[in-house]
Amino acid sequence: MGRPRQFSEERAVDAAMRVFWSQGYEATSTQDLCAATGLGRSSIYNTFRSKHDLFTRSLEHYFAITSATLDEIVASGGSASARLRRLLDITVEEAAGQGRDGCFAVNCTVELGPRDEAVDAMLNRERDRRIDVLGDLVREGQRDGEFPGADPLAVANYLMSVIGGIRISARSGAAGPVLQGIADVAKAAL
Amino acid sequence: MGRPRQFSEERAVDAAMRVFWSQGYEATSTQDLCAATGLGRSSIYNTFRSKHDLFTRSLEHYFAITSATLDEIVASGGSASARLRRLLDITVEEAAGQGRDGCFAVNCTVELGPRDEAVDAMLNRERDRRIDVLGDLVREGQRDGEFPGADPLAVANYLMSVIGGIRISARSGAAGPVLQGIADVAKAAL
DNA sequence: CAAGTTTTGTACCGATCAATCTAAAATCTT
DNA sequence: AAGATTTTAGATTGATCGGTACAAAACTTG
Repeated sequence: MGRPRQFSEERAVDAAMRVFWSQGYEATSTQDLCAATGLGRSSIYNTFRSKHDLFTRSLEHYFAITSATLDEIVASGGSASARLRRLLDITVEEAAGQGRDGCFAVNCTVELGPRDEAVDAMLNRERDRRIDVLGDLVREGQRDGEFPGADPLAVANYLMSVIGGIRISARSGAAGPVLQGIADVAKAAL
Repeated sequence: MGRPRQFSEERAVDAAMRVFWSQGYEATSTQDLCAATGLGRSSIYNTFRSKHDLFTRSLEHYFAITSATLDEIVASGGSASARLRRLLDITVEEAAGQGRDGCFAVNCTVELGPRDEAVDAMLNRERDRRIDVLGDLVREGQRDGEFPGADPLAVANYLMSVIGGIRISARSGAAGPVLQGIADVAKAAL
């Protein structure tokens, strides 16, 4: 009896991520995970240690996907402030396209951050990483005369907050134009 | 056997609200609610129809408390933009004081908004009410020459987003000074 | 094609979930 | 103080939770 892995582990993690993302951790049962991945209980528990382990892998997977987007924007052309504005526009675009799922990281922060050490550590690490990247971009702009007198870290935290706020608005059902309006006002502070 | 209500219904709702606020809906068991309210199962189910009913009452209670704060700020003195800046400062102050609990409404939006119609309707109603109040304040400022050329609704949505973002940052563990920095940058857009 | 290895479906585990029931205890009314 | 009424505590319900055990099924390797 037996055969080498018949399913893609990454595909399973991706499917699990979408369920956790949309429903949250507690509200997602192992049954839901079986249905979403198309796998049986045994296969899941044979591949992943626990529901929690599958969850942290899902979150890692999410970070891997979304980090790429941020890095691309930061590495793209134009002035620093132009790139930050573009970051906001792309955030709006993505949020509008994902309907009411919002942001997986934000959802995790709200649901699990305060009571799950492992998840909290992952979220903090990723947030710090992004704050670093954004802060560096602000400093780069300041060398070109942009953001005069601003505290780079404060601007970075502001951007993370606005992005989080936009994604909450999306999860609360706001339509694309509303989100774009928020982003446009937010740009005035840059 | 029997006696008229020995406990304050409002006190029970208030205690329940704090547990739901801190732990979320799914992660809060009826045991937790008994412990927090100091009541027995029977008393809770005799007074409230269900866990869900107690939850919606908790959310109503939260709205009643927090609406007062917003109304006070809007009704206070100074220019419209000064009042909006004060709104941000008070948001920071409260968020910093409440540790990692964040905002109950934001937590509910993330956890239950997309999959609980009753909660979603309550959240939407309250948000629309606040958008109205903030939009009116912006229009009032525009009559005095403030916020030239701005869309009052967009500014109101921006403020709600920033406030939400600040509260998420608070739930993710950000300290008071960080939150204040966010608010200060956000003011530049007003 | 057959031996060997892994995956799979399914039944099952104790624990816990929200919610109910019942009867005793506590208060109010008279 | 006695009777009526309501609240209380505690046991219990069926359902579902995450996780495991086991044996049949499926695939790889020789």
